[in-house]
Amino acid sequence: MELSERKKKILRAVVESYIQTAEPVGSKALAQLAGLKVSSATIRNELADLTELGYLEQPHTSAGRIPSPQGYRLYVNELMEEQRLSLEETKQINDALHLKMRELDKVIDQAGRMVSQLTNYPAFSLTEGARRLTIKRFDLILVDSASFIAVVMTDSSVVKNKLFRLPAELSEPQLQLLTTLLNTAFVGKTLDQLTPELMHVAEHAAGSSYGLISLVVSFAMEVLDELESSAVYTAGASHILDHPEYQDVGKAQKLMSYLSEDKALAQALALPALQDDSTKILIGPENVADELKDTSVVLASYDIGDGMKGVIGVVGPTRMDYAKVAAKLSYVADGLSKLFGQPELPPGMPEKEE
Amino acid sequence: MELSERKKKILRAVVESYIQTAEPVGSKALAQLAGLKVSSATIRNELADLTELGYLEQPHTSAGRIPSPQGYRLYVNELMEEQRLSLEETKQINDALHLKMRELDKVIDQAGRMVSQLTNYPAFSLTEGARRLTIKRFDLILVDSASFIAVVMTDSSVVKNKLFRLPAELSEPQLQLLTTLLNTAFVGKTLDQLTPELMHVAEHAAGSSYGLISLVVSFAMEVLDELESSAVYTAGASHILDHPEYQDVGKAQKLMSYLSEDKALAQALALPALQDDSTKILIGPENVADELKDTSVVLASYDIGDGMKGVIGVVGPTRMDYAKVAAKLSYVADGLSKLFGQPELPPGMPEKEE
DNA sequence: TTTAGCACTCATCCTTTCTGAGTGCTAAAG
DNA sequence: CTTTAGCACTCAGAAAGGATGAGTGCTAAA
Repeated sequence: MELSERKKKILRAVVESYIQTAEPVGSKALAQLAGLKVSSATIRNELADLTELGYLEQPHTSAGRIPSPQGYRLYVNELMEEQRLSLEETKQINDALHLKMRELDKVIDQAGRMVSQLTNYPAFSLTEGARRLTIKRFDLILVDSASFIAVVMTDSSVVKNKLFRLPAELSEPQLQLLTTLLNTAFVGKTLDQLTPELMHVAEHAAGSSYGLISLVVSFAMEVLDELESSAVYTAGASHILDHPEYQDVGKAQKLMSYLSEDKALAQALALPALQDDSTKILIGPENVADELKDTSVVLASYDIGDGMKGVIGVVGPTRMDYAKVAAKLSYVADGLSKLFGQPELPPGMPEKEE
Repeated sequence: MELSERKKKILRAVVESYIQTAEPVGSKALAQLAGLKVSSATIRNELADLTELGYLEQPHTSAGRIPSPQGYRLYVNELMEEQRLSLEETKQINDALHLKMRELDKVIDQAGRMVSQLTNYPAFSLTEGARRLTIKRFDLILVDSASFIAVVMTDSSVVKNKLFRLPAELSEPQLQLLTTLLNTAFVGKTLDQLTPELMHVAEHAAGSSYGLISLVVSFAMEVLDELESSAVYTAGASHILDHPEYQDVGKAQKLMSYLSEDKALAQALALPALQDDSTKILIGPENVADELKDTSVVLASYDIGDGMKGVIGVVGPTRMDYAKVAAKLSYVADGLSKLFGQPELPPGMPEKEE
C-alpha cells in the first residue's frame, strides 16, 4: 500500500528532525515543523498509523516517535533529497586527493581519513585483493660491486623495488646474465606457479651467483602476495564518541573493536558494495554482521584500474545524515576512480585546473 | 629527606594495588597486603605522613589513598622492579616484527599496533624527519616505447620508483641521454638546491624530450620531501575505553582527538625521547602538552640506521603498569633497532633461527 | 612507638517523589 | 468521514531524602 502524501511528509519531517536533534519527535513540534496546516491531534492520528505500519517507533509510551529501520529505508529510497556539495567542500576533497605521491595504499588511506573528517563518522577504505597477478619483467641495477637494486613490474603495472647488499663481489656481466635468466624463467607465472622446483632449475643455470635468484624471486613473491591480499584502512574511529547514541562506553567500545578487526570488516562490507557501482546504504538490521545490527553503513565503490575495485565507506548510528554522507562519499569515490584512471601527465604540460 | 624503608614499602604497596584495582587503597587492606607486621593504625599514621609529603592523595576525606604524580615518580625511579618478559611474549614480538616486507613505514606502523595490542593502551610510533637528504643516483628503465620506470636512490640508500606513461615515442638512446643528464645535474643536491633554474638548464640540454626532466625531478623531489617529513602512526586508540578513568566519554574523546593530531603528538613526544636512548617515562603533569597533563607516556627510541632515529610510545592514565609497559616497549624498540641495523641476508643463506 | 577504640565524614546506592512531555481516546465541530 | 479541542493517563528522568559502610583522624592506654 502506498502511503498518502501527507503521511510521507510527516515521516520525512520525523526523520529529518530526529537526524538533527537525536530526540524523539512529538506531534506538537511536527505541527509547526512539517509545514502542514493541521493540528497536533491530526498529526497524532497519522503518527499512530505510521507506527502501526512499522515506519516509526516509540522508545516508551509517553515519548515522541523515532524512525524505525524500515522508516529510514523509505526515507532513503523515496523521500531523501539529493544533497549538493558546496564549492568549498568539493575543493577541499579535490585538494586532499591530489596531494602527494600517487601510491595506491597511501591514497586509499588518505581518502578514508578525509571522508571521516568530512562526515564526522568513522570511515574505512579497502581494496579488493587482486586476482592472480604475475611478474611482467625484472630489472637489476648495479649500484656498486657489493649491492644492486631489483625492480619488478607486475602485469597490473605496479612497480616495486628493493635494494640488496651482498658480501661477495658482483660484476655487470653477472648481473646481465641474472636478469636474462629471471626474465626467461619467472615472467608470466602466478604466485603458486613460482615453485621451489622452478627456482632450483634456474639456480642451477645461474652458476656461481645462484643464491641471488632465490633472493630476487622471493622478493617478487612478496610483492605479488602483498598486492593480492586486500588491505583495509580505518580512520576516525573516535568520531563515534561524538554521537549521543554512543554515550554508553560499552556500546562504543564494542563497535570500535569491531572496526579494528580488518578482516571482519572487509568481509561484511566489501561484498555488498562490489556488486554494482552505485552508492549503497545498509540500515541497521540490513547489515549481515551482528555487531552492526544497530548501525548504518554507507558504501561507495571505485575503480583502481585494471578491472580492480575498492570500497570506501562510513559507519554510524542508524540516525545518520544519509543525504550528506552519501553525497560526499560518492563524490570521493568518483574522484578516486578518476585519479586512478587518469594516466601520467604528458611531458611539458604542467598541471592545470580543469 | 630520604623516606624510611617502611614508608617506601607502604608507598610501593599503594601504587601496585592501585595500578591493579583502580580503587583507592585503605589502611586495613595495606596491613595485610604490604607484608608488614603492624596494625592498620600504624599504617594510617604512615599514610598521613606520605600524604603530607605529597606522595599520596585522597580523593575525599573518607576514602583510601591513591598515588600522586610525585608518588608514581618515586615508584618509577626507585621502587619499581624490572619486569622480565615471558618467552611467549618475546616470541610474539619477534614474529610480528620479522613479518613481511621490510618497508620502513609499514614496519613502524606495525610495531605501534603490536605494542598497543600488547599493553592494552593506545600506542604511537614515529620517525624523526631525516635531515637534508640528496639523490645519489637516477636510473631510467625503458618498458616499451611509451613508458619507462624511473628509479631514484637517496644517499640514505632508500630506493623509490615510479612508472611514467607518455603520449610520445621514446627510444633507448634518448633515455640513456636523459639518465646521464639527470645523474650529472641533480645528484648530490638537497631538496632546496633543486631549483627551477637548475631544471631549466638541464631541460635545455635535453633537447626534444625536455619535459621528462622536470617530470622525473619532481618525482625525486617528492621522494625527498616524503623522506624528510616525519611520519606519525597511532594505533589502538580505542583501548583507552578499557580503563575506568575514561568511563567519562568527554574525557576519552578529548584524549582521542588529541592522539589523532599527528603533529601535536610528534612535537610533544619526540623531543623528550630523542634526547638519549633509555626508556623515558613522563608522568601526568610532567608532560608539556596540556591535553596530557593527567596522562602518562612511556617512550623508547630506536635507530633506523644512517644516524636516524624513531620513537615508539604508549599513552595511558597515570595509573599505568609502568613496569610492564616499559619492559615491553624497550624490548620492541631494541628489536626495531636490530632489524634496521641488520644488513640484507647474504645469498645462498636461507633464513635461519638464531 | 605502637595499638585499640571511637566518633566523624562523605561518596555511593536505593528509594521516593515530582515534573512534564507526549500520548490515546472521546466527543463535538466542520 | 475528517479534523480538532479537551482531558485523563503514562512513564522516563530529575531532584531529594535516607541509609550504608569504608575509611579516616584523634585520643588514650600499652
